Amino acid sequence: MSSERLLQNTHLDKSSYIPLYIQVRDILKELINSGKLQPGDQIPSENELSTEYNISRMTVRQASQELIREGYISIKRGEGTFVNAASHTQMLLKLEGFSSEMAKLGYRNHSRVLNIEMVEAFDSFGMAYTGLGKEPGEALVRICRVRYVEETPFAIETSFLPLDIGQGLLNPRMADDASLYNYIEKDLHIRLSRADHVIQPGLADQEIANLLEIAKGSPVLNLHGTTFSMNNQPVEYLEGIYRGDKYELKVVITK
Amino acid sequence: MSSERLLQNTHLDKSSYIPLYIQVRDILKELINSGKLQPGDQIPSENELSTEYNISRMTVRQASQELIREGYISIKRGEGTFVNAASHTQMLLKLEGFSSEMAKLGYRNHSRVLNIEMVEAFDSFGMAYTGLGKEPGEALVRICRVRYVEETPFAIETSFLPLDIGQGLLNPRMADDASLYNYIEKDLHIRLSRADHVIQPGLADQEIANLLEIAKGSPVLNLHGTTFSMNNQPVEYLEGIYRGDKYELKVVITK
DNA sequence: TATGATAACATGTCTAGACAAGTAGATCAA
DNA sequence: TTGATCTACTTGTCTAGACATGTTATCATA
Repeated sequence: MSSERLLQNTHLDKSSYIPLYIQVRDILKELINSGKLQPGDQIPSENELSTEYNISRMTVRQASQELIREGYISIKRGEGTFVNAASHTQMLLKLEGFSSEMAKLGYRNHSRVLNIEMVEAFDSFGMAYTGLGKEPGEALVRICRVRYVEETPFAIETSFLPLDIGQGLLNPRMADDASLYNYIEKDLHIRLSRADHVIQPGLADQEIANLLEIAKGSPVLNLHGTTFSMNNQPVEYLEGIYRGDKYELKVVITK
Repeated sequence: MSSERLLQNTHLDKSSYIPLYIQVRDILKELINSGKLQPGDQIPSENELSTEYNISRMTVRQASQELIREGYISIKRGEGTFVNAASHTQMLLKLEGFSSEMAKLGYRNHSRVLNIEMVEAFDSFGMAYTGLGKEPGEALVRICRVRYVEETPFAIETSFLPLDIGQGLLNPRMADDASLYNYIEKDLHIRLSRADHVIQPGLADQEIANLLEIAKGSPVLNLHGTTFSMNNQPVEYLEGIYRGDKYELKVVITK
């Protein structure tokens, strides 16, 4: 049982408000991210984990299902559960957000806020009003940012927020390197749950090309869609333009 | 309990080899696809379903989790489970495949096989060899198809198959409108499970532009990646080029 | 008329089992 | 040596509950 060594220094807090299956998921995720579990490695079996942590096997399975959805592991019935090969691919769409994602990969990244303002123009930003379920006449907060990795611009992101969520960012003005998702989750205590995004290929016009430091007419990915909170309230409408040469989109689909 | 009317004529076969949660999932999916459950409608609660079908609530929840993953429903804790708004968006990536997806939307679609042949050229198709886990020297079957919807070309798809899977398509030559996924699942009895795809924006060159009937330099989506069977064997390496003006990619992400 | 408690009902998490079925390795027989 | 069988171990499905917690509507109270 090499799992004993592997799992030492890990433990569950049964009195925590954090569900047990989330704790197990995060322990396994940490073992993978830290390299203690390498791609191809078999992770401890469901029985081993349920015995080790003194929890039900169904709870362990709940953790596994999460990790499958996130692409960390795959299961071979009758054989075991194995760590997937890490992907070099950037996931545009992780709800964890840009900063933590890039940091995990070891890249220094930062942002520049081009513009942050209150807007009240249904005609110009109809998609955002619709996406957030707001009526014409209501005010939104609009944030334009350029994302950099190691001094190279990667993306232009425009976020539209309902006034009650975004007004705290107007004064004082949101810092260049602040994380929007961190602000929403940590400061406002709104837990994010679901993002409903659409992606299309497109071409860079002159303004976009300048900001992203690419040639006019270069391929880009256009993304737009709404992010929802845990209780299904729309929290953000995002429009993103991503450099086609730097970004790719990885999707794992399970039937 | 309007659910009684809704669920009449539905039943589970407890002696079937098809798991109960799959049967429940498919009943609900059918109710949604047939329009008996409209977007925004509340579906019967977990307790109602478990009572109605005389199964455990956990089994009902397993069905719900599937439908959430597939984007059909969303759950509001304490409130209920609701049908999502249908998306007009084409999902590039559904494992069900192109034909059934388009048929569901009511479009007539067909394909044209440009080319189907055995290849043995690691140098030209290195990505495919790697994706399928094959060694140089092994033969693959390569299928080039153009996809049409209502006479408009939408996509060019090149599938690479291991010889044992693809050889049945060489002679007789695969029919223009045959479904590859149907062939693999129904004829070869290989159940597909997971697809690992990468998408990037690109530009159409002259050859692509001609086939897709668009201007050279128009934006396209390039996709490549491997599809795996239920027991994690690579089954297909797919390279697709999709018209940017017709296709968009919809992704629902759940944290 | 407001407000606050409460009840009914929804989903979220978790248990401690059960049996089924797929896989791999050991063992035994031809 | 080869092949079949057995066994131990894995994941898949399912049960019949339990208590926690979020939502809504109702109803009693100030």
